[in-house]
Formats: sequence, structure tokens, C-alpha cells
Amino acid sequence: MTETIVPAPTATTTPPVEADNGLAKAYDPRLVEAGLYDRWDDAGAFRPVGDPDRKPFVVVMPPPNVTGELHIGHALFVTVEDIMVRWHRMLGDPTLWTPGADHAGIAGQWVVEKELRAEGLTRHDLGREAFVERVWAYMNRYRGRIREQMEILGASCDWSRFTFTMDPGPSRAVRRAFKLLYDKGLIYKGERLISWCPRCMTALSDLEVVHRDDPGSLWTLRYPVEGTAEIIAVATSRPETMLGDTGVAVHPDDNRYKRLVGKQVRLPIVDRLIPVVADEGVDPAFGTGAVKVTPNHDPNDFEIARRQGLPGISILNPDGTLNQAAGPFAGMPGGEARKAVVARLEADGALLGVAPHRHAVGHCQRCDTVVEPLISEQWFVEMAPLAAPAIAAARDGSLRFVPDHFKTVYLNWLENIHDWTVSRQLWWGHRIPVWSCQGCNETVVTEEETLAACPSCGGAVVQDPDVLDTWFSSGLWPFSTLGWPDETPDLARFYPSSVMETGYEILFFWVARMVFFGLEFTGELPFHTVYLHGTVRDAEGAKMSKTKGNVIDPTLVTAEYGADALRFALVTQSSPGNDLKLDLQKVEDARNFANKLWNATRFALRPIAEGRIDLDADGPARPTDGLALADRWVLSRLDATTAAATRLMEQHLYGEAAKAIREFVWSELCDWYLEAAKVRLRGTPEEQTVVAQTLAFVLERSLRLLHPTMPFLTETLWAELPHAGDLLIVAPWPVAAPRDEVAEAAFGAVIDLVRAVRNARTEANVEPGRWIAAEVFAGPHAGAFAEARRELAALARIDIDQLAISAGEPAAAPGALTAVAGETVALLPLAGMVDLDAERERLEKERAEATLEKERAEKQLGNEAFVSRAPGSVVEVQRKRLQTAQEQIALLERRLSELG
RNA sequence: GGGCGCAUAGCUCAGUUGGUUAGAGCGCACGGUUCACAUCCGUGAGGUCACAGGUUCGAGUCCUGUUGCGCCCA
Repeated sequence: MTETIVPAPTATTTPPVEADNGLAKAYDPRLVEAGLYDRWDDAGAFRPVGDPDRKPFVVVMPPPNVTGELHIGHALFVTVEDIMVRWHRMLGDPTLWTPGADHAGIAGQWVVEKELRAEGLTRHDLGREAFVERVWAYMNRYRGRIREQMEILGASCDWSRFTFTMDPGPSRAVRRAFKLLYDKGLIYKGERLISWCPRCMTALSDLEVVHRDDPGSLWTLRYPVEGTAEIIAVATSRPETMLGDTGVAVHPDDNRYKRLVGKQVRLPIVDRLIPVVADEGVDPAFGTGAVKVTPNHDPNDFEIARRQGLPGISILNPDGTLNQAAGPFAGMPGGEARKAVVARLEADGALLGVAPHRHAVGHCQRCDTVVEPLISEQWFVEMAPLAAPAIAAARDGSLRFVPDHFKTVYLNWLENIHDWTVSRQLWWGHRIPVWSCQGCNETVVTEEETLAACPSCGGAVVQDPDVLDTWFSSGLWPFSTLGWPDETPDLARFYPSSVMETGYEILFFWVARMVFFGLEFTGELPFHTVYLHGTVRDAEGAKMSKTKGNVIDPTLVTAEYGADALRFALVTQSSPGNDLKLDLQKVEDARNFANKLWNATRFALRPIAEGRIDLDADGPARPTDGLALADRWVLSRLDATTAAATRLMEQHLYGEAAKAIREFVWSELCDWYLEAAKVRLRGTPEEQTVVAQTLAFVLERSLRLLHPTMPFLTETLWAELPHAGDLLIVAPWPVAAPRDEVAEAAFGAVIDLVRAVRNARTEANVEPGRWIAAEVFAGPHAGAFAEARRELAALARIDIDQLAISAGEPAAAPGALTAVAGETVALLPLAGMVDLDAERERLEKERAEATLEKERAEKQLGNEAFVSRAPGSVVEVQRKRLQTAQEQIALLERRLSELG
């Protein structure tokens, strides 16, 4: 019990705090938060310090897009990560949180192209070099904004290690990674069916295509079977692609079509003969059960064609218009071509019908243009060999997920993974480090930024014009930010990192890729834990969007309620992996809590300033001498809260931890201890000293517990209280002492009786301000009640000169109110004031409740299987419950009969 | 079609390895000028834990199925 009670043999005295302290009457976040961030930063608190041999705690921040403004989702991740980081810093771990920014390939190019459009220009008017310069200028303009906005939120990250994905270091990491994969044969160039955005004019990876069910139509086309009178009806949602059909497929077991397999059908308009093939991939229940096969414009058809040996015909240009293969329709944009083809089919009698149909259409994640599957030559990463170790790491438990069901989601994706299209036909991003020799045609992949000449023949070389998928560099982030591929001290010390905290929506985009790249390039997992947060939605649960106008701007919220309130609201409203609905009301509630703590501290500061507060190396010393029951109770409740908060933090339940601390501060410290303490603050100097010491100790520890969640407020209040050390941000996280069960039970009984008395008073309409008489029969708690006599009187508004406390049975007392709480009873004589009918009604209600209670316990105990098979302690609880209920009933019946 | 979740008070959510009478905040009703706080204090009302089975002495909690909703992948 004594391990955390550090004795203070040479008690020091705090510097006197002015009685007229600096705290304003009400909490004002603007005054609290101003200037604090720089003090932390200037003190070096954001840099990893401490025992160099101790395992560090490292979080790599998901880099926000350099172009983007801070939104509420950023506020959530900053809050969660900052809580982790501040907590570990207080635990004494050397702690590092590395900030950065992402160049956001397509998005980055897009915003600058938009600027150009406003000037009536395109990127081609500028040329590649000038355009990239212009993007850089844009990026540099906004680069500082990330830091400004992170500061508002209190993000305690190490700005000296800020990294941008396009910086020379991470850029070289990209080239090294590319070369390593290329040399290993895991990067290849090939013609494949890929997703193509006709507006962005670039290839996309599967993940950058967003599927959405759009209303459309299902056309049924008539394909005559050559050499017979039969026709095959095929259903399609994209009739214009029939120009590229090279076959018709049916399911091999489909009896309707078996006899036609192997025959040829004549394609309308085009007048091309194409075969009917049988393929397992056809769903006989869809449409007519026969599908047209357009290998070059549909992934399923591509697979069927590959299996059946059908050729492919491409009918689209990169800009989405039809090409020469489309004959009379060449040059038409997709939508126009569809109408024209349908009209022509109808005219030719080849259209059998059309019906409304909803189907999933792929859209470009960035610009929402309908994505076209088309054949294109691109660079790919072969995924199977990279995925295997990433799968193994999750399976064997070395990679953990919070919440853990995301492990299944992660595995499900990796186990069905396709090769990754990594080239993008953009100008902004990491240029593919592949050079071709104009002379000998050699392909050279190099880590160097430029290649002067062909190493084989000395001929002129040209670099591949494309850039890499932004997520390629993101996948290297946990180690490229620490210096990889160089073996830097940071890489040696801080890699692997500890926790990757990010949104579940980028589990595949980012987390999985960091895992397999980390394993591939460093031989280690880049982190051992993946913590995933959800999406912040509006109060109604709708996703926030500018077009809907329901966005909550974190900078406005922090300006009004404070960053602490926003943080508290976000973390207490969220749980790992789940979306949260954010209501500004919740932020206001959090602000109110901040005010509560503010005022509790303000109250405590007066007695603290008047007394001598013993300090030890850890801050205010834990009081041990002359403790009243209330002191022991609040100290034990603090220990319980400390233990619970610690356990919850360890389990990554940061919101639950914050709620537990809030509950202690508001409902226990403020509602009961402060009120009870007022009695002794009017007492002897010795009593005042004990209270002041207890208040100083409990408040200082409470502020520490709350610091990770509400850093500004707690740091400010902590500075006003007696403390050890310079800044709360680097103060140690409290350690719980064992609970004082005796004090908790005893003062708990006092609290229960106070509640019962208040209830009796309210129900009997006793004026709230009136001081009344009371006879308390406290049974086993008589000693405790005597000890807490003054507190009981003050809290229940009993005239202390008319308060009698005994262990005995209540005597007859007609005309008195009865307050029952567990094993204790208070009789409140109110001669002539009691409404006998109301009191009878109240007691009858209580008797009914006690009777129900008794019956429940009897039922349990009457069950022989329960008594014989349940643990003894559980049975004992029921026996006690029965006994208490019986005693209450007896008392209530006696009182009822006295009332007449 | 495959996968993953969710369903507890009017609302938003907790509910640890199954174990007293299922909790909190907000909202609601009533009362309050108690010298920290009206950004407050006190008292109270409000739940057949989606439904149906099963396991168990005992199920909000574990298992199976059903319904409804959400998300991811194809």
C-alpha cells in the first residue's frame, strides 16, 4: 500500500500562491490555449527524450494532403494520436510522433489544373516543366497550413522531423523501392485491362475506382445464329460495347443454349461472325443467361476471353471517344455513341427490348467521371509474393488490429488481391525511375534522380514519362520518414514504429501496403498495432460534405468552445472502428466540463494558498495523517479511477478512459468531496490543512489523468496548483494505490443516506433551505456516521444540534419522515409539517420495491441448483440482499402502522 | 454474390472473463439567489436489452437462425 505514498521527510513548502489567484470566474478557452503550444515546443517536449535504451513509443502520422484544409476527420485522428502520444510520454517512454504531408498525386494536379482553367489555360499550354514548377509553388504556399492547424488542436508532434512525400529523401526511397522490386522481378510492364479515367487521362488502381449503383437500362440484343433460324438474345447495360464483341458466352450447364455452343452468331451492325462459347463464369440467372463478350472493355469478359481464347477488340480512345474500330461511330463520346448504337440496333431490328436496371458503375475517386476498363500498357507490381508475408503476420498475431475484426477484413482483401497498377499518366508525383536508351534500346532502372547516358552504349536516354501512384510512396512512409534507404540513427532507433492510427477507409490503400512494403524492404513489420478510427458524421449520421453544407469546421469549433472541448467530445463520442455522430451539443457539454474543472480548481486554490502544501519529488504529497472519512474516500476513488483509466488506455479505449475521469471529477470529487470538505474548511487550522493537502493531491493527479485528453486546460490549471517539475506535459502518469474498501463502503453509506434524506425532503415538500432534525440509526455504520457527522448534517441540511446518531433500532416516531438507505435509516421529525397521506404513499412505494427485491432474492435462493452450483460469493450476495430487504420491509411496515 | 459490422432509455452511446435492482451524458418533469461553478445545484420519471430458439444454476453478454440497417469488396 505504501509503494506510491512517497514520504516527504523534509517537507518543502510551495511557493505561495496568491489567494486572489489569477483564475477568472469562468473558463475561457482562448485565454487557456494561447501561447501554451509554443511553450511545450520550446521546452523540447515534442522531441523523444529519456533513457536511450528504453523502447520508444513511435507514431507515424498519416500525412494530410498538402493541399487540403483541416477538416473534422483530421481533428479526430489528431486527438486520438495525441492522446496516445501524450500518455506514453507521461509513462516515461521516449516518444516520437512524426508529422508530414502528402503530395496527393491526382488531387494535387487537379487543384492546379483548376487554377489554370480559370486563366483559360491547360497544363499542356505550360509544358511539363513549368507545370510542375507551378504545382510546387502551390504546394509551398499551403505547406505551412498543416502545422498551423495542428497547433490549434494541440498536436504534440516533432516538427523538426516534418517530412513531405516529395522531399528528396522520400523521393529517393521511392526510386530505391522501385528498383529493388524491379530487380527482383516483382515490377513489370505490360498490356492489361486496367481502369482508366478519361477525364484525368490516367490509369487508376482498383482502389481508386468507386463503385456506385446508378440507374440505367438493360438492353436485350438479338444476335442471329449463323446457319440456323435461331437467334440468341443477350442482355447488356452497355450496348455500345457490342462493337467490340468477340463472342457470346453461356453457362455450360444451361440446357437452353447447349446445342448452340460452338456455332457462330452474326454481330449486328458490324456484321462480324463470333463464336458461342460455354464458360463457368456466366450467371445463367442474369438477363437471358447469354452474355456478349467484350474482352477489351469489361474485366469479366476479359477473363472469359482469356479462358476461351477469344481475341479482343478495343473500341475506345483514351479520352473516352470511340476509335476507328467503331466504324461509323468513331469520334463519338461514350454517351452519344450509346444513343446512336441503340438507334441503329433498333432500326436494324436487333433490339429486342429495354428495361430499367440499376447497376454498379465505376467512378473516378477523384473527379467522379465514369471509369472505362480498357487495355493499356502500364507498370504493375506483382502482389502475390508481397501479400504472403503480410498475410502471415496478421495470422500469427504479430500484427494486431484495434478493433480486431479488421484483421478479417484485411486478410480477406490480401487473399484476393490483384496486381497493382502503379503507373499514372500524370505530371505531378514521383517520376518512374526507368530510362530507355535511344541507341541500344536498353532499359535502365536507377535510384539516381537522373541518368546522363546509357551505361551500356553511352547513348542518349529518355525517362518513362509516367509517375507512380501516390500510395506507392505512402507505403514507404513509416521508414522513408526516418531516413530509409539510409541507415540513419533515427531509423535504427525509431523503426519499427509502435501504432499506426488511421481511418478504416484506407486499410487497403495504405495500411496493407505499408505492411507488405515494410516486410519487403526492412524485413520487419512497420508497426505492431493498427488502430482504426471511423468517420465523423453530422448529428443525423450523414457524411459531411461541402455540397450538403453540413460540414463542421474544426477551426470554428475550437474558436468557440476550445480545442480541449472538441478533443474531449470527439474522443468520448467515438470508439475504435466505429463512425461517430458529432453534435455541437456534445462539444458544449465538454466545454461545460472544462468549466467545472476550472471552478473546482479555483475553489481549491484558496485553502491551498492559505495552507502549507507538502511536496515530494512527485508533486503534492499524498496525505496520510489526520484523514477524515471523506478524505480517505476521495483518495480511494481517485485510486479506483487511476486504475480504471490506466487499464482503459492500455486497451486503447481512450474515450472510456476520459469518461471515467470525467465521472470521477464531476460526480465524486465535485459533487461529494468538495461539498463535504467545506465543513472542515470552516474548522480547525489542522483540519483545513488536511483538506488543502487532499485537494492539492487529488486535483493535481486528476489533471495528470486528464492531460492527454485536454492538454491545454490541464496544463494551465496544473501551473496554478502546487506541483513538481516545470510542465505537466512531461509529468509522470499516476500510479494507483490499493483501494480503501472500508472508507469507500462507509462514506458510500453516508452518501446513500444523504440521498435518501434529500429524496424524503423533496417528496414531502420540505423547503429546500430549511434545517431539520434527524435521528439516524446506522447499524454497523454507526461509527462511520459519527465520524462524518458534520458532513452528513451539512449535506442533508440537518441541524447538527438536532442530529442524533445511534446503532439501535428506530423507536416509534409518529409525524416523522422516514428515509431508508440500505442498512441505515433516518427519522426526520417534522411535527405538524408532514403530509401523512403523501408520506404513507411514499413508504408504500418503497415497501413495494423492497418486497420485489425480497421476492427476487427468495426465488434465487429457492433454486437448489443455484445454491449448490453457483460460487459461494454469489450466493452470499443473494443472502445479504434478502436480509436487507426483509429488514427494510419490517421497518417500513412498522412506520406505516405508526402513521395510522 | 462474398465479407465485416450494428440493433440497449426520447436522442447519442457504455456495459470488461456470463453473476445483485442494465448505466452515463443530453433531453424531459419538478424544485433551487447554500459564500467554486446557472457553462450550476437537488429530486424524479423513462428500458419485455430487435425477434425466435439453444447452452447454463444463471444470458444484454455465449451459440444457431430470422428480420431490419450500415459499410467494404466483386
